[in-house]
Amino acid sequence: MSTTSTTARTDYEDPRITRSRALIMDAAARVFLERGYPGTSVDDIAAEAGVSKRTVYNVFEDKEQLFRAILGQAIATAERYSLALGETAAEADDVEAALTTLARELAASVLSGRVVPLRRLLIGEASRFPEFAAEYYDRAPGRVMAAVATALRAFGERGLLRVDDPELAAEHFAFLAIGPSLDRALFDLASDTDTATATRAIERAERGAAAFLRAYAA
Amino acid sequence: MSTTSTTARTDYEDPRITRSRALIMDAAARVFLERGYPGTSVDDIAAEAGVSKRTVYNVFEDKEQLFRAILGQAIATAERYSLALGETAAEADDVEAALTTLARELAASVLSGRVVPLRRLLIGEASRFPEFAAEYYDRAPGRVMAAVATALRAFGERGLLRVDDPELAAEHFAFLAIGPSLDRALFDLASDTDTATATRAIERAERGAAAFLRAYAA
DNA sequence: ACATAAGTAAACGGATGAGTGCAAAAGAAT
DNA sequence: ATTCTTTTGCACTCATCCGTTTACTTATGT
Repeated sequence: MSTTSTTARTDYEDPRITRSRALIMDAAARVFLERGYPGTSVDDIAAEAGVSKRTVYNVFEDKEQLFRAILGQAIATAERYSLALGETAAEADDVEAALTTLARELAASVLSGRVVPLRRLLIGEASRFPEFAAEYYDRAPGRVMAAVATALRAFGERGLLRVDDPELAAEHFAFLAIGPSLDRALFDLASDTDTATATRAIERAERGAAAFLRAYAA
Repeated sequence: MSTTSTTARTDYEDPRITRSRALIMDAAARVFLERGYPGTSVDDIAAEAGVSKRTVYNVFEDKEQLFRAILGQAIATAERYSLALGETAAEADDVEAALTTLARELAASVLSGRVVPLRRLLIGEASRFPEFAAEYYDRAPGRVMAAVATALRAFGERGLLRVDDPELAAEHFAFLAIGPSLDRALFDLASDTDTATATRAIERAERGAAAFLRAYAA
């Protein structure tokens, strides 16, 4: 399994393998996210990566392991983005400004990038790979929700909002801000690259934040 | 294309074909909704329907036409359910009771039945059949949203709520009521048959309606 | 009862896809 | 320069799947 050499250098890898893996994962992410697991052939991936099919099987066990690697990577990336969100919000004094900004950031980060295609893929493949769907939900939206709940609890304790149940309040905030935009985006492929959709989403996020502030005003 | 007989009876169909079509569509709906379009073989459908594969091709042009028929039927059903929702709400005098009931009904109808599996299928196959995803969105959630908006506008005009933008308010209401539950359900197959999930969803719907009432109180 | 239409089972053709084997070419490390 | 590893291209096996054909049986309507 590990590299066999004259001296045991466990952390070494031939740069060609490293390069191949990067090319393949990049291509596989694109193709899988667009066409799903059964809709994508290994030949497709190899062609997209500009690599021979044999090389794909040289780097990855089989198609399923490659798919799992892609999902794991995508989920890890989504988790990193999620953890960065909402960490700084809690210390502000101006609740309205803080939550409006947070709502805008939420909308921008969720409605751009690969979040929506990833959600489409996980949802569509949920029956084949239920573990990944569950893991994603815990580690990406779950983390966002937890961070928002923490911020809202802090505002509540400082008397700036009336928050009985921070977890529920966080859900209300998040879905007021991006629920409609996200739901529509899941069904509308064209929106992925449409910038007008993104600006409309940000506007809706602001108005959602305003509604939240009315509902949770101290 | 039409039935050729001694006399031109255009509306006649052999009862065996009617029966076969019903069996096949029933089976195809089950299998497609669970395994998706490329994940389902015509042999699977024939076996599930208890019918020979040849009969499938006797009733339907090919796999894609069968799939389109299933989606069309499912969307039409969803549309009927959607139209029935929120029609009676607007005339009530007790806004709080009316909206709480509406939220409960929304949660119950969306989180039970085949709505969630249908959404999963349409989202997962959106790249292959974008027209159906768009059509569904207009004709099912879109109709619900329009009905809710109408009801909210009526409440607003009677001074029972403060509603500037009925469409936006309807989105806020709907996503406060069922956004979190629906989003989670898309990723969690087990929830489809879990009754505890449904009761929790109804509770969340009630609390979402309460938040909406705070945000939109007159 | 009899002709017509539909259903069944099984096999088939053609295509595609997953995964392997192999010989030759190209790159990396010493 | 040489040795080891990876990549490549291609052919190949095996399975699956779509859609059709064939030969036969069963149901329907008059």
